[in-house]
Amino acid sequence: MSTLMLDIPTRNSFTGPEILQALSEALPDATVHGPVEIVLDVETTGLTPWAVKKPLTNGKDGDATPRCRVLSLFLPHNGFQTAVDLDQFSSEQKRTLVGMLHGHVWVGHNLLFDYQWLLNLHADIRPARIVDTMLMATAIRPEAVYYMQSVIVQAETRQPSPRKNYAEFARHVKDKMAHKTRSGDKEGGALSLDDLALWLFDQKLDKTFQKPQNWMPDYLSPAHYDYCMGDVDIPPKAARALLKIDSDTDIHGVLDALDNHNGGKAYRDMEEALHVLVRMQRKGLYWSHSAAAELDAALNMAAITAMDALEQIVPALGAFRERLLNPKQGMNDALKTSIDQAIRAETGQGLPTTDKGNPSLSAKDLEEVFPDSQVVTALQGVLKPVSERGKIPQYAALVAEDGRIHPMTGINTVTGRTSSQEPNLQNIPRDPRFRAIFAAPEGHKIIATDFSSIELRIGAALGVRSWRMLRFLREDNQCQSPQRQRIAWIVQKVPELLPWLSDPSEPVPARIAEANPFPDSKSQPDMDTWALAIACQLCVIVKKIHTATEGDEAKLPFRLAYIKGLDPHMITALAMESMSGRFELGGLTPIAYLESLTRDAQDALKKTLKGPRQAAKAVNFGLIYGMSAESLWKYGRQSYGLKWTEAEAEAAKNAYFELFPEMGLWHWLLKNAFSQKADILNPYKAYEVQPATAGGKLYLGSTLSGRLTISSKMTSGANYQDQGTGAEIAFRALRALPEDIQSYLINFVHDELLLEVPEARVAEVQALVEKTMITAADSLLLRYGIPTEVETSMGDCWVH
DNA sequence: GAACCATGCGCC
DNA sequence: AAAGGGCGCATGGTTC
Repeated sequence: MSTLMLDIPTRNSFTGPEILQALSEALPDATVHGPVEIVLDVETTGLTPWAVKKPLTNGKDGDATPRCRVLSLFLPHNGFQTAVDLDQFSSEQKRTLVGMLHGHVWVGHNLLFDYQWLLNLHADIRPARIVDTMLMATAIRPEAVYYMQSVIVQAETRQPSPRKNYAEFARHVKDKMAHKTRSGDKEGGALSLDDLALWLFDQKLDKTFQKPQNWMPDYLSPAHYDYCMGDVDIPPKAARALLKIDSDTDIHGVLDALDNHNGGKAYRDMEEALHVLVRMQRKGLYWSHSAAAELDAALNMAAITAMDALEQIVPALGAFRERLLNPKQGMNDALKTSIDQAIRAETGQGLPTTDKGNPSLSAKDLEEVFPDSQVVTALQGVLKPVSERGKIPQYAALVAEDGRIHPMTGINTVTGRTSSQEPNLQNIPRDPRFRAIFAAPEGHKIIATDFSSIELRIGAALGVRSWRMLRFLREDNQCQSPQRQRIAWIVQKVPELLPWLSDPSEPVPARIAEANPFPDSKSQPDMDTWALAIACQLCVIVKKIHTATEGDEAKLPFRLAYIKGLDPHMITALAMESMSGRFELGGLTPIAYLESLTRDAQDALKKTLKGPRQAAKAVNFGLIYGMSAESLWKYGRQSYGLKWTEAEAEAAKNAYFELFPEMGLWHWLLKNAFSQKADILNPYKAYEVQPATAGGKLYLGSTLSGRLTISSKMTSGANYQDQGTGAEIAFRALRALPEDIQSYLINFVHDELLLEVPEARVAEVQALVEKTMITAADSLLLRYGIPTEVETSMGDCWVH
């Protein structure tokens, strides 16, 4: 950059308050003339307006005060565009500027980010609609990342890609699939604008001034300006491309296409939820310094006591006393070596290893391998309180001047769920002393209402839906549905399958019944054997369902359990216990048995079968997404403290699918009817291509609102449908709350709403929140006969 | 010093 | 060969 450019005014420069007049002419008042399309983007000095992160001392000068430095605007309807340096504006001028955006249609990528900053300059604005290309990619084009993978496979196995930016493109996609995280921005999750530009337009975005420090200096150069204006046309172009509509479609056409898309309902829920989430962030969550200090002292005391005990057992670790007690310090190699030696001396056995072959010191691994080790127990006694204690200052550092914490909660995951940043308030330890730090100010209470085991209920609904889908496949006489075409080869090789499916009360045809449902793939079975095996799996499942329901959908067991208001964990526990011969059901099914008991007797049984019920929880939560028996065994040990054998875990898995055969049907359909061959990256080795010819496969599905889901792993494929539906239900609840109740929201944890409510309104608000949440869930689950329950806890602090 | 990787752990 | 999912964020260690 030459100094000449500094002296000569150019068109490539930021505008100041003088732009207000021209802008008011270019941008009609929405309330008078109706909304127009505004493409917007902000450049800021931090993640949120409440950012208190220390600026990096990299020699760059400038003011690190968290602020919105630049607002870039582009009006496609008349071509007006500019980038505004907000440092030249007074607060009042900023307010005027931002106020002009009110009531229009905002277009951009990840607009929640921009929205929070604009709201900070003018708290009363609200766009008429939000066309967010990040949400659109999630809601209507989930196949995008797999389409990108097919480009890579094509280029690496058949012919080089003609794409100019192929190398950049391939690296992006591979990193994303490897879930690599770079400090700062994440590679996983929803698609970035970079991803979209590379995919849709083979265009590499300029990242020169991406970082917050670039927006701190007094002087912003023409290069800064070019950076701002360079990509301003990408979101509007991408919005049309994602919808596969003409690039010159006007904004009304865009909204129409979006609303009529099969992911349109989910998109609307997300869009409306953004308004609520961004205002929730503004309100923030109150932080009690006294409760924090109390917990800090208690944990410190516990840590010191535990350290004394540890030193008694392993004197050598005394050398690390300071490090072990310091939350700011983790384990270094020297400490790891000493711990290894101590455990080796005690047990004669070395440490377990991590995936990469390094010695593992994770609590779970150590408890798994050395269940009786005193050294391990004493060590964890120190590590746990110290690590918990270390979290306190991390949150405290983010308390803003108003005494509250303002994390950004955005919808930016592949499943359509939210995530929370700076700080993440969705992973606060459940220790009541920790939750107590998040308190209600004088005269208020905190209401926490959550859906009871909503993922399981959605699973039950997905089971019912699968049963209906099977009927549809069976009766698709023209054989035209894509699902039917995908299993046509089975139907052709096993012609007796379809006739039997239409009357499962008959015995399964002998050839199918006698087939091996799980042939050893090492023996390289031929296609006929595979077809017979898969048909056999289906017949076994359908037979179980028919036995349980006698053709009556309302008797599908998972659904029946919820209709009767029974505890699904107890049912699974009873099934497991009875299958192992430890419990006698007197010839009844677990559901019928439990139902035959009075409520009191059910509660008593819950106490008697406390252990099995714990195990059943692991089974219920683990198996809906296709966990293997071996993993279930480990999961049960590690997460529920189960002392069971691998064989028992396998038996539990069998009992589960015996009990809820519709869940097996869901998985069968996903594997066989809703999967298709595809050129992808190996989901277990992201840097390796896996063409369709080498087993590459995609698993398709949809959430209960009709939003398409896709994954290259069957397990994720199941999860996306369930977790994605959960997110949609929660968003519906958020958007349906009356505005005054929305303004009480202080946190959102996937299936839990937290509200800070004036004491006088507590009962009224609780009833309303509960009713709204149930209505939201009913809107997606009642079609499948699944009722919903919510639970509220309330107190002077976050109680849950 | 920044970026990257590996590891570990909190929550739903 | 491996096979519940989804997140954010800390420290330690290495490399550029």
